[in-house]
Amino acid sequence: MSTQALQHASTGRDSLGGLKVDRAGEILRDDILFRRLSPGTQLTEQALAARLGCSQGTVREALLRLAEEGLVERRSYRGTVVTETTLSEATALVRMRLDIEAEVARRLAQSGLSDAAEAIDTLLADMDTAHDAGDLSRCSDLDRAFHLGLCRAAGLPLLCPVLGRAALHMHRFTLGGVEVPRAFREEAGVGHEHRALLNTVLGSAPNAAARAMTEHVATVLRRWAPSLLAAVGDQAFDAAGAAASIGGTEA
Amino acid sequence: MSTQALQHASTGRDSLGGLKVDRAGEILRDDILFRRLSPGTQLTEQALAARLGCSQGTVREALLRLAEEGLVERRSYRGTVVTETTLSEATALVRMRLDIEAEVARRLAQSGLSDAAEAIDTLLADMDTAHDAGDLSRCSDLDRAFHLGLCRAAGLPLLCPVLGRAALHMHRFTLGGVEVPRAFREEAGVGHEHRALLNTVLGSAPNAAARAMTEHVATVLRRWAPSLLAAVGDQAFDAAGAAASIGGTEA
DNA sequence: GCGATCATTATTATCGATATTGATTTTCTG
DNA sequence: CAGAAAATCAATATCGATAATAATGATCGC
Repeated sequence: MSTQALQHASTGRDSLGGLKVDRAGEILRDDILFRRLSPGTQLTEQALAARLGCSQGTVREALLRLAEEGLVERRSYRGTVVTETTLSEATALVRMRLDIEAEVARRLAQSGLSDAAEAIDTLLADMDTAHDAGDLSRCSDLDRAFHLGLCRAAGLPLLCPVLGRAALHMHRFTLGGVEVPRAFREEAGVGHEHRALLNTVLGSAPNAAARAMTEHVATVLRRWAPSLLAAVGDQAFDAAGAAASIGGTEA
Repeated sequence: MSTQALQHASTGRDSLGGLKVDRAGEILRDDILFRRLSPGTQLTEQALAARLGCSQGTVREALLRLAEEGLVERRSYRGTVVTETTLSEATALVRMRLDIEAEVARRLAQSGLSDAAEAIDTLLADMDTAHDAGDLSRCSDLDRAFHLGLCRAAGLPLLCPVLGRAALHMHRFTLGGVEVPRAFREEAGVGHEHRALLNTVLGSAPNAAARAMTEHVATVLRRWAPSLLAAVGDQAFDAAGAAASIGGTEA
């Protein structure tokens, strides 16, 4: 587990807003994603508070959020445990993600980024920085933020929570897995790759954009978690690339 | 707004587990669903604490949860406001719900309720009780619990958060609306209606089951929020009833 | 010896007080 | 009088201590 303590606000690496509870949540989320805390581990609020250098209540709030994300399970008066991940759950989430991302791509192909362009650019720049610094954890954060940003820009804010959850658990599977050597993993998922994806999506017809997006997901999985890619199955990618299925037509 | 205070645990109407934070959350959720707290209302933790008879921290946790559900928006250091609802958002959520519920029905038609049958029965019985007692709020809770239970029983636990959110906001629209006189509303959504639905779903072929389910949603909307039904559009119901679109094949 | 009942323990859940923050208003200074 | 700096204010965010809870182990009557 990471052993850093929470400085008092303002100096935390990310979350420049500097709420202790956010920073605590990030550290714990990271520990779970990278399997420094493995499924089944018992967490006690007091112990975490001591480790993170904050009070029990702050830890508590962070755990509450992690529970909503599905990374831990809280049992009243009896502690918190890190949830298990199963291949079949991850598979289902990836399929859901494909459906959503395909629809996002289709919409972006038609209406463009509009006023989200600048924010997305910033994200991509940060991604380059994080990659240069070898900060895989931050790359993961930014990757999720990127895809969520696209989803919002595509006028599907209501799907963001779903997409976020899917992406989070997919990262949990890929980052925590042991299928791919660490050094190689650090080469992946960088800014320029996402920039290329974005250009393709914005410059193609809707269905071509959808295919580019699903191909992006496939590429990532092929590189980081081949077994998950196999479990998802090719036909899920094809289906998602083919026709609209989600939520109709409005913003 | 409801003015009840939190007794100390154990005596709360529902949530027999009796955590104050749960009870506080229920009261606030109810106030928002029934529009006793209208969109845009500013909430302050201290004031709510005084009203609910608990401490600021407890209110805080409850608000945190409501924020995850999308009923309020929290702004760091600057208070919490009740979110706005728009017809277009509700429309999108209903469409999403139709897709999910149709898939749930299809699966239940094939594999049955398995071991969830007993729990579902209990829910339906509670629904009758609540209806006889004229407790519309509890009927709403139980209705959501029923549909979530089916979703889980159908082997789609990962869609539960999505479905829950969709159902919640749909209830917000119907319960808070003024399209239908109160007395009439209280006649709706009762246990025997859900029992009939369940029997039809379990005793039909997959696609017929899906149509029965979407028709159920349509009926509810027709009765409680005709304008929302119109905004969703018939073709969304037909499409959801037609072919599987969600998440593939696994549990 | 044996089951029921009562302490013990580990942990969460709640509280009341204090620190921090962002916005607003006031005060100073040129 | 305008504009910056300082004081104030209304809120959240955090803390440390205490109460409530569920599980476990000890005790007692028989």
